[in-house]
Amino acid sequence: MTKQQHGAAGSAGSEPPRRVTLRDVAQAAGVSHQTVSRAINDKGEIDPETRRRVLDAARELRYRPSRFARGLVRPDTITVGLIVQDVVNPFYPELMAGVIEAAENKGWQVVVGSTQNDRDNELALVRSLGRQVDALIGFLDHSDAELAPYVEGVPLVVMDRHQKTSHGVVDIDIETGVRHGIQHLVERGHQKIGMIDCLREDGQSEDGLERRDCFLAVVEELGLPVDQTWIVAGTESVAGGEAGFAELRSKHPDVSAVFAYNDVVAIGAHRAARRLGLDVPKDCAVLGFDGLSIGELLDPPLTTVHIDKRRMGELAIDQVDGLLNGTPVEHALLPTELVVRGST
Amino acid sequence: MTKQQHGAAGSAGSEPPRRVTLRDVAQAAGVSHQTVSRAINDKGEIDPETRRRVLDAARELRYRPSRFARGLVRPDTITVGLIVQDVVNPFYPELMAGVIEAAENKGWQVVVGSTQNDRDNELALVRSLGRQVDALIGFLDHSDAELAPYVEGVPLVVMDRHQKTSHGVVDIDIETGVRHGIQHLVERGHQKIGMIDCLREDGQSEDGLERRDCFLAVVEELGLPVDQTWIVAGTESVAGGEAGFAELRSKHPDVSAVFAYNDVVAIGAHRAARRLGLDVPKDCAVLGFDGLSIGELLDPPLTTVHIDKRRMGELAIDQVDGLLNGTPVEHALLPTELVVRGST
DNA sequence: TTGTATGCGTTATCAG
DNA sequence: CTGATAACGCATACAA
Repeated sequence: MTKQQHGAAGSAGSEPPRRVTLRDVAQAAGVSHQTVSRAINDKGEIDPETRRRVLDAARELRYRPSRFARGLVRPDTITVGLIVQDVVNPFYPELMAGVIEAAENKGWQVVVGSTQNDRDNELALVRSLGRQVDALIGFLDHSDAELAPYVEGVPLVVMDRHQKTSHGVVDIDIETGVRHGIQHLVERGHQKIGMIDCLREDGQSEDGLERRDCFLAVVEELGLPVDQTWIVAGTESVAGGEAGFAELRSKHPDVSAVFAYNDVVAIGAHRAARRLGLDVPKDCAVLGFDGLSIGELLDPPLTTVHIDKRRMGELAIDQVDGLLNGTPVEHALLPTELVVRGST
Repeated sequence: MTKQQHGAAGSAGSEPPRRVTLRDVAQAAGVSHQTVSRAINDKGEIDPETRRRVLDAARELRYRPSRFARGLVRPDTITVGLIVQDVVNPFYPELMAGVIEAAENKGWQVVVGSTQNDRDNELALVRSLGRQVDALIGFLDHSDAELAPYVEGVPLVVMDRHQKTSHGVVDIDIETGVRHGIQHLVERGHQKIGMIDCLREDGQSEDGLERRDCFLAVVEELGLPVDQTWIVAGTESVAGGEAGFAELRSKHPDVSAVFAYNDVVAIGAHRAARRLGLDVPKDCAVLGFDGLSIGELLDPPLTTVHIDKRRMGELAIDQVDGLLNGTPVEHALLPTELVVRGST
């Protein structure tokens, strides 16, 4: 048994293939490790000839600088974690684009995690991701209190969170959005408006700022007949929207407009309506929320309360920036805008 | 001017707020930094009382372990970079989901970068991201040779790359997909088939494996009248598809079916057709490529050559795994499947 | 149970 | 132009 494979590519040894370091390159090139550092980092003070020799040796040995060692000495690269519920939910890509772009502009990096709508997964992610980044941005389903043990001091920005929180916040002005949406329906002559809501696993809607609560508040505010205002709830998906619409319509055939929890659900409602042979919007209007661009693909295209998701991502990065610099940042509140297309 | 703010939160000092380290916590708790390490990492050998005291001090000082120092000592957390052209392009989210999920299953992390379809940006990203990760997965527009100076030895997996390459590869079996698609059109009685292609900034389609080349090859193979086979090209977008369809249709009003570069473009063609008052598929059939789920939203829904993008992401992680472990991995080839919906 | 010493791979400082 | 030497913050034997 040989004492040491002497660094060769010998795959026989049970030794974990130790990392190639500056010193290895130095030895190979017959210089000090410091000189190698100079060559690698393109510092001026070095003989071109030496430089070339070192670089050759480095390539030969397949040397790669350790990001850890580098980060330790020069902690400049900032990494922020982004936790979403489901990358495939069309709400998120645009938001991610905003986050990523804003981050890249600052020279930051973004690592993305997905909870898959699994609450336990969410907690695990907050902890594990949080340990590997300088700050966290998250669409989180847990309360501050529940989150606390997992946060471990990471600067955190919670998205779309209406409850009081000690973290950074980018909130959405849902209330105004809903008001404009419902007002619009009323102006179109609708009085009997139903809502297709989405179930939360733990329905702890403490404050009145969720879509559903806003809806009820606005309905009352506008003096609509509350006894003719119905709410059903399903999963947050196209299928959920379809089921919700069917349920609503079967219980209350005279409903003339539905407000959906969001565009994905609205798309389901839209399809269900068409499938039942209804004319949208004449027989039943459909109003969405989020302003997804895929809403335009429907026929008729979906009227919706639009959110600038890209902007939302930028604001999140702003919040992170504030948290990281100790600059006190106010919670951001994102406005909404009614986009009337064809479905109402 | 005070000499030193003595570490307090005083924001007046010009000193860069030095990081809180283990030793700071140790001092505050009156123990050695080693004991702090034990407490933080939940090692057994420690007095519960001491532990609590240390943890309190840590929280008090807002101590956060340095991921760099940790990574240096125990390099276990693997991070892979994922470079896409544009997060908002609906092709990518599903793929990202695959990559992220597969990565999370291994306890790996994924940092996402977006080139915004900018070739320079791509090169910059390959370099900067590459330096911060253990491996790179990328939808890249540059050739191996162009990439070489920027790769700097990072294990790289190129996606949807048909040319020979020294890197890991996840390729798509476009040829078979196109054949099945066109065959299907022929079976439906179409003879005059146009294609809406997409421009590449540098049109160096060296081999015959791009969609366009496959299309031409298949057309010839099936003995279709080549002089009645037309190709137009536009941008890779819905608008590009609309423009492409209009151009194609105006030049050759008798085209009875169009094959689009991908679903996004197909959606544009679909809309343009409807807008021109054409019946899809009777007056003109539309065939897409990619199998995006939003194709189902169209009316009639889009027939398309489907790619399992999630699977594609998993395969990419497999390739990375191989590269990282030195296991020689074969290039992966992803099959395609014709999904006939309503538009043909 | 706790403290001391050492090394991880790099960059920065300061001699030579 | 180049080479020692000292951090950076943490974890891990080893000694107490």
